[in-house]
Amino acid sequence: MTQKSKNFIEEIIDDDFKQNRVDHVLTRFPPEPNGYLHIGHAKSMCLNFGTAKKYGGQCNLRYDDTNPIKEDDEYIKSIHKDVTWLGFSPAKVLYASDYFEYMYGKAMLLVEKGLAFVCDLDAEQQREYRGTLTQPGKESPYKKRSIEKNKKLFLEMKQGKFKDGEKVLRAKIDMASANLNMRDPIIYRIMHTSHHRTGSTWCIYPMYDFAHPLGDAFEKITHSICTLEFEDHRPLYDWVIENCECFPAPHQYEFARLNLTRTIMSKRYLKKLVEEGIVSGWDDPRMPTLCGLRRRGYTPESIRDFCDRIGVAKSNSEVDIRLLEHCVREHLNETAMRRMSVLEPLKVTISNYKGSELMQCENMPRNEEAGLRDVPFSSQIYIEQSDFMEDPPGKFFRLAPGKEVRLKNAYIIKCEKVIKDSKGKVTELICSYDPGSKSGGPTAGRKVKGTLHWVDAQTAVPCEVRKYNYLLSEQTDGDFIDRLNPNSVEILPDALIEKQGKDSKPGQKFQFFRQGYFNVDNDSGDRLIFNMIVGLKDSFSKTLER
RNA sequence: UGGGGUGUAGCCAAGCGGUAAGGCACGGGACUUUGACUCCCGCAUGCGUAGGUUCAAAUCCUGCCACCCCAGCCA
Repeated sequence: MTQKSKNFIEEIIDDDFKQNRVDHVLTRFPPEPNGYLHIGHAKSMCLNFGTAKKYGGQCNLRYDDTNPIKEDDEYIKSIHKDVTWLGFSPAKVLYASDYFEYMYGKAMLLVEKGLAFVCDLDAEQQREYRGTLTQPGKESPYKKRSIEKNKKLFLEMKQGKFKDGEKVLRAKIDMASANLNMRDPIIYRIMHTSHHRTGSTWCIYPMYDFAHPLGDAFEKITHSICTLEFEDHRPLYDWVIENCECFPAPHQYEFARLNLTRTIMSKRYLKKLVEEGIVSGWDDPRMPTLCGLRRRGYTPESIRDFCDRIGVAKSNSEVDIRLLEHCVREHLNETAMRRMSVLEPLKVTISNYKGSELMQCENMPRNEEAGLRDVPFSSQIYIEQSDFMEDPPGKFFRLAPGKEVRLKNAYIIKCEKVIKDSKGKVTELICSYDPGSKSGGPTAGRKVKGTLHWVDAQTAVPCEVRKYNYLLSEQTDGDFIDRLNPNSVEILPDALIEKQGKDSKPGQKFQFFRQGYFNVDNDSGDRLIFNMIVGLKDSFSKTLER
């Protein structure tokens, strides 16, 4: 079989080994703890953890907590849980805030080398002095301050002698650079804000562009992989590494972030959905967050497989969400136990059947080791309302007056009579069965056009099914709240599952015939709650449309 | 009209001078105690575009076009 081709990051690493630039691989996954991880982060994790593992190296989990006003412990807990759930083990769990002292020292080194200065310009002035995309910026009048003066002022910044915004520390690079990031970027700002880990120890905090390369250097990261929008920052990354005298130098590589069709991926919007109560929380099953997908029934394996299949490149792209859905279906099809359930019950009485018996059903087709289970059967059963039509179109393979159909793992039945209520709604079917048509029986070989799933009325267990057709959708250009698909949640409180389902444990996966794959969410007494993952393709409805 | 990136099928994506991998989606067929699953078959004379170099170009060169990112004391 042809081996999966290498992505461009792997080719870079191969080359690094070949040229003796590295003798091992150490990467890092650096989320800012200001929100929950989503499927886009999964791609980053698969890349960072996955690449390191391929080369026998390791990957650190580093919380990029350099801006205390946006960050919170709640997020750190959730991130740790999600990373673990996805199946990754960080070599170390670290915090950018652990390096504040180190970073301060490096900043002071820049000051002493005459490569950084304290600037008194306020935010608005900074913007004016920065210039525009087409025009160079102007030098700050404070750029000429002496090294001694800068050392004193930077120390005083640290000591809390100034108010927020009063002063910043800037790198001396080039105000005329075509790359705006190089126009004497701010590397430290004053924030009299309590940090979730360092408390009030610091009132100055490093900017991302300064903190990130130093964090990488401190951890001796070999390959620092980030998303495309940081390409313009790479020259600054390298400038910091060189001028702060960090060896060996880490290097930054960029890849395209994940976009999914019909899916909101912006952390800002996801946060708004949660805060405004439009969804029940970060783990609402409609959310593209990892905890949302988890609740929805996705398996870690399927998400990792998805990330593997979409590849890693530098072109902006939008992956069809159906590929993600394909990945869960494929994994669940291999691992899920088979059960029968009826979402919208229609009672069927088999008039000539007496007593009851146990039907032998496979737990997992194509997996002999999974064995068999016994399913109760009697004269009273339920089938799906949609599996009966009084006046069916030509290609309807299911039950209709006078027609025969096979009950999965049981007998062939024939619809003899239809009972309706006063409004004309079908409430019950009276059927007859063929006693020899059970598996092994004399007429078992008879071919009938349809096979239906069913549950025994006496023993069936009620369950609640939550059906999620779509993630938060992004198909209109109106206000983002309108992008919620109104049909995305369906509660079906009448649903019934065959008795054996009662032994289900949270996290256990099932495939229910024709209805889709389910994951047991929690088990509250007799009432089981399932999350439906992805509906099976129902070509029946397509047939009717033609 | 500055700089940095990217253009291969409906959607991803390999390809690195020798004649367009693979997956998803889609279409057709076989099988089936579900129409699912599984299994077959089909799906770019074409690689943003126009030229050039070459026996040979998606791959090299030149021009043009389109889209994305950058003017936070966010990351």
